[in-house]
Amino acid sequence: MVDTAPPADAVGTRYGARPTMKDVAAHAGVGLKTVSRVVNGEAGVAQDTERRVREAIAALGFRRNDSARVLRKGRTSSVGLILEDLADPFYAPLSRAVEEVARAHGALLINGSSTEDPERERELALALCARRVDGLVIVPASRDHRYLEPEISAGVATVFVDRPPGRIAADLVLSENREGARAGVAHLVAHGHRRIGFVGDRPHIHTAEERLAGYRAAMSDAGLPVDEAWVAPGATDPERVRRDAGRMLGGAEPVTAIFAGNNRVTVTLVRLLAAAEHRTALVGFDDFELADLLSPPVTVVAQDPAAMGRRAAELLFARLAGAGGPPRRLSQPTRLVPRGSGELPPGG
Amino acid sequence: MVDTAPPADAVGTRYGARPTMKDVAAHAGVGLKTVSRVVNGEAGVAQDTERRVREAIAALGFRRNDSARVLRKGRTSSVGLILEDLADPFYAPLSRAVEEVARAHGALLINGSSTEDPERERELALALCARRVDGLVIVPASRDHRYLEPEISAGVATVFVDRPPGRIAADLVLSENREGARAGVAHLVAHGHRRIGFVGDRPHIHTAEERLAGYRAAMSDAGLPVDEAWVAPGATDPERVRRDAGRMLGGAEPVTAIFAGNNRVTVTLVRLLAAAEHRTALVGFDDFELADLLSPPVTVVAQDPAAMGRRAAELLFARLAGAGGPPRRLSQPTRLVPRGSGELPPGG
DNA sequence: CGTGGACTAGACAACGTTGTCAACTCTGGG
DNA sequence: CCCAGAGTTGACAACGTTGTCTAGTCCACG
Repeated sequence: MVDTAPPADAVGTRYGARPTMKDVAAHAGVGLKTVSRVVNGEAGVAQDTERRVREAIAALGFRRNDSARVLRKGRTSSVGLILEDLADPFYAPLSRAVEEVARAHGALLINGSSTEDPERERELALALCARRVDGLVIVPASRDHRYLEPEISAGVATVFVDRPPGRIAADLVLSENREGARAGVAHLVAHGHRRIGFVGDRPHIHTAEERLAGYRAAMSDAGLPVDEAWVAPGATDPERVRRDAGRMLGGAEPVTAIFAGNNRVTVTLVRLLAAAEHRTALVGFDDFELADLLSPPVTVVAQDPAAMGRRAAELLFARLAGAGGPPRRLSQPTRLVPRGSGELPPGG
Repeated sequence: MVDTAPPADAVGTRYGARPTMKDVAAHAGVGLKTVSRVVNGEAGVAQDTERRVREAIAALGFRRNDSARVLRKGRTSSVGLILEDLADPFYAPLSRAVEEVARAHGALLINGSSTEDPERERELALALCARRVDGLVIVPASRDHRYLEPEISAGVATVFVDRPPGRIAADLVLSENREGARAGVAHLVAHGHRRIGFVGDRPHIHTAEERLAGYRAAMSDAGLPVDEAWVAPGATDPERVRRDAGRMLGGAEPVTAIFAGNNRVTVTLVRLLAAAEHRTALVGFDDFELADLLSPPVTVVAQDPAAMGRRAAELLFARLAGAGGPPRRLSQPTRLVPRGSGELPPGG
């Protein structure tokens, strides 16, 4: 069979050798700049010349080397995204939204996961800057972003999402964490609960701190005391959540409802409560797939990660397009989604 | 407040101007090449000289321009990943695994979502090649990858995952789709089902085709006839799944069990069956979070997307390290996870 | 037939880095 | 006092592209 044989022409395409514009020019019998013009669709090339150049390009399998182009032009048409974990169901849509906006602006997206490690965030950010990304979208793991100062003043547009930057001023897109948590806890109060627990993320994380503040605000709004035994601002690993929640649910005056500070905590609590004797009310921060199919369906305070990613990316490209002015701070509302678990009465 | 003022030193760091090695050299009073040596940790620089260079680097906020470096060296230390949708819970861990392997090899990951559009896959792949990524990991949307021939022969290592490439030979990592589906359907047969439906993805997708073949094989193994009314190799959009499954479940001889061809179909069926009168057995291809918390908990044939990503990336870096030989084809086993829905008896 | 303008084309420098190579400064041994 | 050799250092070209500038060709018009 003839057509399964390797292509026999291979005019100058030895393995590993990439044809350059110079090669194309030689093959087509024209000057280097003419090839450049054809490749970039610039005007001023005669039809016949253009045809010859295109044939040479096809024959050699030429593809423009964007590294050289970038070096010459100064812009890479790529942006970087650094977040905690690309595989986290909360961040995946955010990443996807940034990608879509980038694509609409003709840019590629390079992303990296910081795994909540400040040093890794820094390494990634600087590596991306060395690649000369035009801009950065960052979900911070670090508490100090002064390392970005030279980059920002060199013109790298930078937008922070989900958590504020540390020790520098920059554009920012946040969820209304405090208000969301407050509404979620108020919802439990409205359904008759007076002893409400809070299980959240490590307190040095901004969102966790805000949500805890929202919890306290709602309790205070309702004139309810907070027993510190009801508050577990610990880690989110399942073991610890089980232990902390178990403590709240035992004892003489157990909580009748729990507010979960993020989706991982919520899921762990769903498992725990499903196995428990009493029906404890539950409201979780963050929506998650299938929440409506659990029994009882889980009431949540939903964020909109795709909208956050989209707005952050739009802010970024606005800056790249030359938008000036002081750092902007956008706030993305949350939405209470009652599904059942948050409407259980006390003493179920 | 003094410390909110912009940094006043700005030695040569005008906004938008990036210091180069030349600037650092001038600032430190040394030659250009000496700066290069320090930046790259090469030997042969006197301690005192090195100190002066490092001070200049810090003072100017210099960061090496990797575009220029790439142009000179030919390798970018970055790899590309193209998949259908980064936010899909099946692909997110795959992407994450590729990232981890890339990181271990000092490479950055650039990813793009093809959204199942062949033309977009092609655009993305070529854009990545123009950036001169060292290698590509691709979950194909296209059926014809001959467009990659010049790239591959120019030395871009290429590995396909989840689905085979079209019309070219290349390294490949697949799940055992056929065997997995066969085992899942056999599991239903072993629990007494004789009329089993299949709802799967569009048949031009390789995995969908294989899973359907596995379904037919299992039925044939058991000596069971397949009524074509039980087979719905349609789209995966919820409307169509509901319609097709509804048809199988109505009529004179309704199916007593359904095998779902992927996670999106499974979730739609869970919703449908939860609202139905009879309890229909269900086994789904692909695991998903919270499957164990539904009622009944969902029995699945689990793939291991992280392992697939890891193995694909390892194959890629092995090629980049010089591994020769013909294209390799790796197979990743699936695992049947009985949880309840697949063990329901017929006629529930 | 001369001239101006439109159109086409290519020579050349520059982008910021790294590899090559030559040159310089010491040191110590003969 | 000379020289070999080690230890430093920098000049220069090259990577592949694009911006600038000059020059040639052709046609219409006076």
